[in-house]
Amino acid sequence: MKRYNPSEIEPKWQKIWQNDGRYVADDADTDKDKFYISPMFPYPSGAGMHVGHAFEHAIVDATARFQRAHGKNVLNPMGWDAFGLPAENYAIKTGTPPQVATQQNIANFKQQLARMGSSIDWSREINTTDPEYYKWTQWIFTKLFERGLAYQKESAQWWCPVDKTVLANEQVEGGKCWRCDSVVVKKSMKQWFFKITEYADELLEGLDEIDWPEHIKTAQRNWIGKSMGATIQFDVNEHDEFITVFSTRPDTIFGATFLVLAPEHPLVDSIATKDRRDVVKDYVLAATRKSEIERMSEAKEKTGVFTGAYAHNPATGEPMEVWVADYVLWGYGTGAIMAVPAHDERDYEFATAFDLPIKSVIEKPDDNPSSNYVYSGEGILVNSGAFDGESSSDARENIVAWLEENDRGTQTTTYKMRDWLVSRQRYWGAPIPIIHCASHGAVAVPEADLPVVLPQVDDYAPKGEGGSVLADEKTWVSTTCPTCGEPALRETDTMDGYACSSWYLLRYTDPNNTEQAFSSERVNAWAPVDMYIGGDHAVAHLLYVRFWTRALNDMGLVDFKEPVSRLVYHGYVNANDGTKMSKSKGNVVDPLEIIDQGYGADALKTYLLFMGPVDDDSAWDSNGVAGVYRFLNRVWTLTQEFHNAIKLDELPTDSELRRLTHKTIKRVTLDIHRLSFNTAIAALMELTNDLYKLKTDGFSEEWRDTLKIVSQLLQPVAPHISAEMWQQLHNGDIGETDAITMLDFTQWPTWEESLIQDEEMTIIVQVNGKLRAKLRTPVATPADVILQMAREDVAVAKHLTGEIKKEIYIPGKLVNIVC
RNA sequence: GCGCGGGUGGUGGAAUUGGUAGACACGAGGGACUUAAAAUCCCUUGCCCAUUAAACGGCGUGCGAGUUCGAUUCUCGCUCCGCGCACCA
Repeated sequence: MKRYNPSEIEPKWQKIWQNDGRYVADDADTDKDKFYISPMFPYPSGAGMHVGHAFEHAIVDATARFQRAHGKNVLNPMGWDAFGLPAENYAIKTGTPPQVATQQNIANFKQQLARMGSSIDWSREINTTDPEYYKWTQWIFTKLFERGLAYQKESAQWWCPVDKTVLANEQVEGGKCWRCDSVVVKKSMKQWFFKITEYADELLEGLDEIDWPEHIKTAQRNWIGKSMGATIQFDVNEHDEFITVFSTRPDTIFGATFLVLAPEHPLVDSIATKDRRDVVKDYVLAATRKSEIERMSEAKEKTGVFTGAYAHNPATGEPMEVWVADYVLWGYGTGAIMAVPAHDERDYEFATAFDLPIKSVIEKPDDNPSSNYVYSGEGILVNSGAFDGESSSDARENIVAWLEENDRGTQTTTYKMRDWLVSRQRYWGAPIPIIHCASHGAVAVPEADLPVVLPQVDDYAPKGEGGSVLADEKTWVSTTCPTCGEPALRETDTMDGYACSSWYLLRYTDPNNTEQAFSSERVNAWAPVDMYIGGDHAVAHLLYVRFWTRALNDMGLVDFKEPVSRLVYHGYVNANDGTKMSKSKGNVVDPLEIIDQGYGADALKTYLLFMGPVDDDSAWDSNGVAGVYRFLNRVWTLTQEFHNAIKLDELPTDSELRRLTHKTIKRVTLDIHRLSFNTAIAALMELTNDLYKLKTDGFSEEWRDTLKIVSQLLQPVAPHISAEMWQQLHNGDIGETDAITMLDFTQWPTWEESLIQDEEMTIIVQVNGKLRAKLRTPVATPADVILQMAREDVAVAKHLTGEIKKEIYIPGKLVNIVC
């Protein structure tokens, strides 16, 4: 009897999969429905794949194989998000050019993936650092530039002093750099931006149309942060100036008792009275010198100073002190607020700290249990002149209308989202395709001159003063203006790596096109992605890719607005103790190690999918791999026993065998369909356990069908053992290639509902909702007979203490007797 | 603080629209096979009570209430954990 030996069979099938191009997606095949699936392409780090990658690929591969077996034309591509800091920092340390290290890392990843037995279409491999790829990233940049969606602006931005580059808001996590965890600072520089804010509303509305996890949608909604409200003008007394504030609660304007400006607000300087000028200056200086992180951590302590200036409330006509305080942020709204201490927690805190007037204008509803002094909810207006008695929502409209009539304000919408800062002062990225000309300003590099190839340099270390090392490449930098031909200089900043990953899903559909980024025909045929799988980037990448797609749609290059129809967001694979795997703790599990221990790729993938639901975090348990290996071994042994046994024509247990088989087809099919791999695998384990009981009666020919179906059902998660079994079950009459072609593309087994039905049913009998007995009766037993049986059952009768008040019968399932 | 998830045995986790709680697996215990071990196969395994033998016993899905014949599932309140955002006006 042949033993189950993954280290023997797995390389054999992997070789065939790799060599015969069977997983190359057919662009011309329009008979089949397409199914486009992709993982979030990885950064090819020097550390190689870890089990988290393996988990992701197990999900992708199982789904791809499942869909392929359902007759879909499957596109399952792979690529490398290869620009980025680790390779560059490695270059600074060792002198190895990032180009070289990246190639090595990719080769390593590919080797690892091959050993996982993935059904990837390698003919579409993408590498963002390949000039043939970033040529088109640059081309899209120039298109965005033409439309005003890429622009340059001098402004204060997040700067990482360690990585010596600016960062996008999305790359600052809790005031720290997402890459190196150092505290970031604000620095004023001229930078390139993508105008994502122009798409704020569209990006918000588009969320309603896509099948993405709710928490991701919520994260994006919060990030975009749309608020409806009003901008209101307050005249400053004795000045020809007014202060514009933004408020979501114009209904509380009668309760606005003072104004607060952000320290960066330009009016602070001009309106401060002589006697207050020094105090104000000191405060502003101190506030702006404080890092954002300090301002955040000191959040609870309100500080501020009076400017000496007064404004007045347009609604009440009453005077209002104008203060400066750092709890008002310059970056949001207008950088100034009307303070309504009675109905806003922060304003209340500030008012009590500095003894400013508090005036209640919204009546707290009687049923509101909050005992706070501040009531920030909605209610009925009081102390609000003509608006008394109106509800907050009515008053909001009416007060804004009144402000508009009197030129004192307008309805306004604001967003928290800022434009996407894309320039980076680092080497290892796609050069921004812009030429700066003395007479024409920033000019896009014409398509014919693309790509702007990243030059080889000697020293990769960033200089730190606002430019990348490319600035030192004098011959590269000096060029001529595409418009006038005069000497001009190249832009030396590179693009954020997120730019490169914002359109790769589109490039996969036409990856070798040298004339275009992609042909419309191809991209519209394959995209949008039917299933996109990842476990990272809730906002950044997943927002950017939506933004670019919408911009490309507006350019007429793609005819869809959302790039990803369905997003599957998987959990993390944690270490045994539930904590994150990390190099420093030495608890990182290497997938190859598991394979090499003899468990094989099939057991590894099956285990990863068996651990729990795909969207849950899970804890790695090496005993679990052993358990799944044991299961595969049992399936294997069963096949061998069948193969060697003398088959009987027929067995009395055949109908039971058929019933179990069809029941399992149904369960596995529906489970994989809803990505519930863990229960699908459990169903196959149950069937296997049942088969071990049935086999004591011997094997009939009927078993061949069952075992073939088992290998088909197992194929998505454990493709190697399935292929081997499949071939064997054809008595070796077919070759390897035919065997897997059959397995890959043969129609997925279907179940017959009639075969699943048992002749008997189990009726649960409850008394007062408590289980007291189970009845086995023929399926057709009428209700009154069942009720009779239920009442007469010994275990039930014992609990029927009083008069029967009610009897509930759910046909075929349950009886509940109430007494 | 706000938003989003979640709390089920020793562990990971099952449980279509409310209808047998704990599938499947790990771990643990016992047995078979073996000179022995590994591997394999079989049995037991939520807790408590009872036990010479015997379940037709009680409790049980974070806590407390509610709706219902019936709640892990629905409603309300509380609590704890995880994640995201965070002085966003």
